[in-house]
Amino acid sequence: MSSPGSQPTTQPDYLARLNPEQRLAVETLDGPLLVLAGAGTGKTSVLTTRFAHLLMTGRARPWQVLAVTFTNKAAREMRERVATILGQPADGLWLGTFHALCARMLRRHAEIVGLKSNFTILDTDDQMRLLKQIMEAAGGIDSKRWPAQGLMAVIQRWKDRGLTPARITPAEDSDYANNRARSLYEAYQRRLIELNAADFGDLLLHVTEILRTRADILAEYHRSFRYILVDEYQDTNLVQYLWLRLLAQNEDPNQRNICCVGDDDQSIYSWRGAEIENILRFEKDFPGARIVRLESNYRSTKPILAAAAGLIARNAGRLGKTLRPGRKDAEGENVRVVSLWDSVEEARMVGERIEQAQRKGHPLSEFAILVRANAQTRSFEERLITLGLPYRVVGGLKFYERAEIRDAMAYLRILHQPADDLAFERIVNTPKRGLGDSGMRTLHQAARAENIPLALAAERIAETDTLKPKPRAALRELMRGFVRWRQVNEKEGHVVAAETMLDESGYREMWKLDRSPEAPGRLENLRELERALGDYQTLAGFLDHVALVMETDENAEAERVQLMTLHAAKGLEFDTVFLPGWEEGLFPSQRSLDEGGDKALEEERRLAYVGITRARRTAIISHAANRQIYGNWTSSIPSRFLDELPEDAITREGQSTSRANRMADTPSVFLGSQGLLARRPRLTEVNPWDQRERPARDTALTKGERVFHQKFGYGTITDIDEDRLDITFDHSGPKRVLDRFVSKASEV
DNA sequence: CAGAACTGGGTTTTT
DNA sequence: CCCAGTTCTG
Repeated sequence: MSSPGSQPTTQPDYLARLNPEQRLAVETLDGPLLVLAGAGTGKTSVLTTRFAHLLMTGRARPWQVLAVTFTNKAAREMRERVATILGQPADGLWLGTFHALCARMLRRHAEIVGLKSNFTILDTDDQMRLLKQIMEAAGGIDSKRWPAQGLMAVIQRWKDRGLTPARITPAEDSDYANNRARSLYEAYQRRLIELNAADFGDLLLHVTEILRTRADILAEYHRSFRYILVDEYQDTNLVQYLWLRLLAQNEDPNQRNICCVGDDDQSIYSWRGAEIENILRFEKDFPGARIVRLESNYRSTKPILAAAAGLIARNAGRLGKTLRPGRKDAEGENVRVVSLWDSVEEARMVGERIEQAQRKGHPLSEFAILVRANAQTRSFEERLITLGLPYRVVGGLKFYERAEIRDAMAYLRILHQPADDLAFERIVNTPKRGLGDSGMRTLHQAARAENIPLALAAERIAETDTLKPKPRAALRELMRGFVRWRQVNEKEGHVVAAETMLDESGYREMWKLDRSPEAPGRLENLRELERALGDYQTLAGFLDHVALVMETDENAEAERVQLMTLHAAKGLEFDTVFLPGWEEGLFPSQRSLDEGGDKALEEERRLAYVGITRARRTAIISHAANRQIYGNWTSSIPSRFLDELPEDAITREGQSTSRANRMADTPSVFLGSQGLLARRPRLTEVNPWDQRERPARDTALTKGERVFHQKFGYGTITDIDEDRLDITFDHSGPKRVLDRFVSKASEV
């Protein structure tokens, strides 16, 4: 960057780093623009450079740009990179996820929809509990036949489409519970307002409704936002689209500067309400729109790009885009397609290749195993454990989803917003205070009779003799506690208040007294929460962070094999990518096909495309002839996607060598590539190998014996059930493991 | 009010 | 087969 005061005579170097198509995407500033950015074509770079360019050229002041992403990660990256280009912190920007930006807007205008500015953002747990209450109160609904989960899905779909209860005509009612979905939705929304709460969908729904009905407020935002940037446009749902369009339809036609970046070939979230039509329709929605295609791929080798291109070409209704190899060293090995006997072999093959490559010096973090469904990760985990290769499963239970964290959060929420009934219900009897069903019923009745929050009703009841002495005393103690903790919050801040509250409420004590092996970890998590609390100026800021950001990056950069779903892999890249389980029924997923037909098949194909294009140098696709599903061995046929890969970009391999060695004189399952292509289920008859033998141990293990496990370390056997061992590990607590993964401690 | 036995359901999940 | 959520029992 040039020194202050001097005018750069040549182009700034942030532009010089771009190729011509990228520059076009950055420098086309006026009017609607769609940037079709294929995988690995420098999308993020274009987006952030464009942002910086708007500021550097004086087209917009920082607060006049609205930049929207789907993930917090993307938002953070953009913020950091903009700051780097500008050479100063990128503060005060309207840059964030749809949800975060909407939350910010809604806090400004909350009263219009009947909320207060300090409304609570509910997590999915709370939503479900609330909805169950509503359904129970409504009565006459068989919860077996009509689970709350189903209604939640209906409501979410409506919210995804920007439909408030008032906008749903009786004819549009879902057939859920005999056309009662609409009225239940209405009751649910009413209750949310009473609770001064909003669920995720509400953040967009409420704001969109405000923008639709309040021309004055919309005009304010029009004056404010001169440029709009949208990332991952192919993943927007209808309400997000409406929100964007409202904000982009400036009365001044020369101020309709919306730039959407996306890739129709990577649209994989239709089941969450994303509408690929939004991106396909862009030119119609925004007249005069220009389209720029980014087609130079700097990530992958030629064969990988060819395989991906051949596959995705089978989809109809694409905007059309061809990835060109952009790197100078784009030559590379063909994509491997490996056929294996069963899922155990498949895991072994993957493990062996990783081990070999690691010995040649490749870091483990450059290997990813991308699966269709989470359940598939297990066999790979087991294999990696036996090999002693460290791995990371992306997308497990998140920090803020753990019970103790949710409990602590509930305490904090009440501290901040006493009317939060859901939080109150969660902790009123945690730790146990002797308030069971009957006590809660009394509380609810009192609250309903006077139309006041539970916490307030509790305060009053605790001073009367309605309840039995024990629960009454406990409740009084708790309610007086909250009064006290609020004072601490005022005087000494939220960090001290939280600490005091967790101690005095007996919550921390509850886990200290808990003898289960998880308890110490939970206490540790509570301490971690307190630490995180200190990173925020206010309690409100912290609560918003948890509700909207919900992430922890524990050892993300560690030296480990990465295991995750194809969905979770979007936006990432690795040197070597394993794509196991390419079998009919699994991938493409049968369930998906049953529900969505041809459209769903195309989405599965896009998922495959996303998977392949994650690889920089090596992609290894595999399928197994036999797989354990819910405990039984089932035979599978190769995925149709395998037949769709262009032959000259792939190399097929038969069974793994390990099996061939062991079964040297048994006939091959697949008759070369011919057998593969014939796609016949030929494995239904009984076969002699089905009795899979267990590797025998020299001496049997006994109860009470000390053992060693590759991942969990040393421990003591507490119970034995066939090949299952219950072991209490010294460091990781009790676990159930397979006997073949442990050895006697004396043998190590 | 809390553990034990039972039942059913089991893709993907950026916020 | 493995879990979570529900119902049953002391």
